[in-house]
Amino acid sequence: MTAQEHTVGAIAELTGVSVRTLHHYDEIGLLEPGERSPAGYRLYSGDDLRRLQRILFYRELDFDLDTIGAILADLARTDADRLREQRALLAARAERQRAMVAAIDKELNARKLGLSLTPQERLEIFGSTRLEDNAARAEEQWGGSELWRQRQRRASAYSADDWAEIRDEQAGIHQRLLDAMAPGLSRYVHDAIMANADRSRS
Amino acid sequence: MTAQEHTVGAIAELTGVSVRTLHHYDEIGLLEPGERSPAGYRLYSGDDLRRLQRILFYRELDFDLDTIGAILADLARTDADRLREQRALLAARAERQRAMVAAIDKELNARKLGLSLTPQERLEIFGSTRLEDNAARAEEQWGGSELWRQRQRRASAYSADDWAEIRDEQAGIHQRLLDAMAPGLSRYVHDAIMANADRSRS
DNA sequence: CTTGACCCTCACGCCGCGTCAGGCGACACA
DNA sequence: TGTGTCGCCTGACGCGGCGTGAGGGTCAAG
Repeated sequence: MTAQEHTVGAIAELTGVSVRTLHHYDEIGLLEPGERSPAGYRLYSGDDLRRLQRILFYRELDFDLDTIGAILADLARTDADRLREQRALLAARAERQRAMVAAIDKELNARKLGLSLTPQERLEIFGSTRLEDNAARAEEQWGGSELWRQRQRRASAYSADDWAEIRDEQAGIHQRLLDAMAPGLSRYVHDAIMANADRSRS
Repeated sequence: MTAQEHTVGAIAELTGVSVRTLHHYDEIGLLEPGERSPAGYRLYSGDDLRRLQRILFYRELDFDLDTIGAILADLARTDADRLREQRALLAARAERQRAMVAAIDKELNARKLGLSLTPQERLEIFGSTRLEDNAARAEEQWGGSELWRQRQRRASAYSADDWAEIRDEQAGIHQRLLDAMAPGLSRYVHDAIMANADRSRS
């Protein structure tokens, strides 16, 4: 007996994706059904289904479909390799979400104390990375500039002190941000930021 | 003295969003600058900036822009309500992912008992939790950044070919992954990993 | 032989911007 | 006073990952 074949609808129901999505994956060659019925119906094999599940896994991790295709096409990579990589990715995502939950908790807690977090603090919790990322963004835009080369020289010799310096620099950015929003406001926010920097440093 | 006004570029630099994004938010009425200069320049006030930060806060939590607009306009529902909702959502996701991690660990363990793993792989498994913890921490710092999302979600910046390149070099997969996510940071991550390894060894 | 559920292939629409293109405004320096 | 070099403006098109019809075949049950 041959392997079981399933129609789009069946696959859709099994996996929770839409029929349109399966059509789409077929169109872009990401998941082509092993067979077609005489009438042109897509018929997915068990292997196809397994492939779909791997696709969905990576999709959940926010990879774009092209990249997913590349990942799945990599024959060199063993199953164990893939599993370990998946584990790392998952763990990282879970950790990040845990951190966001924690941040929300912190905010809720603060509100309970009547000390509702300011937007500035929210930025610190959720967005400090974004600020640091300015540097990365800057690299793309100003990759050739003097300033950047200067930074890069520092970066190539990273020591703990260098990182502290960068962090302080970042705190400076925070300060400018605060000043922009309301000159002279909320010194305690600044303190909080510095305290956080200290904690990260240790 | 009047409240300070900032041009698009200033706001962009302060918050890390692109000028185009600010234009877009203006177009759709999500964030309209309080004023325009005689020449038509957008001038953002401190209030505008604060509104933008709230927008970014919710965007970080994956609300679509329409919804964010509604949230900001909704005076009745408190922020705390929404935060609690979002908290539940995030917690659920994180839980699901922890479960997946556990499942993968289980499978890896099974394989370890089998014969398929090389000595090096076994070493990786034993030492992996620490290492991946670091990767997770790194992603916690950088994962929320614009760049990350650009790389992960919006495809063209990081193509399938790039990925092929990465995967072709089998050593240091995690580091390369991180490098891909945030160029120039790998060194820091590497240092952190090595430092951690040293500590574990002693 | 009909009915209704399912399948097919176009093909346009949507979101959240990125990315030119073409042109004006502001300011520094000659 | 001209001349750069910025940064700002307004269109307008493009893209990824599909949703959502329209218009029409297919297949099993009644």
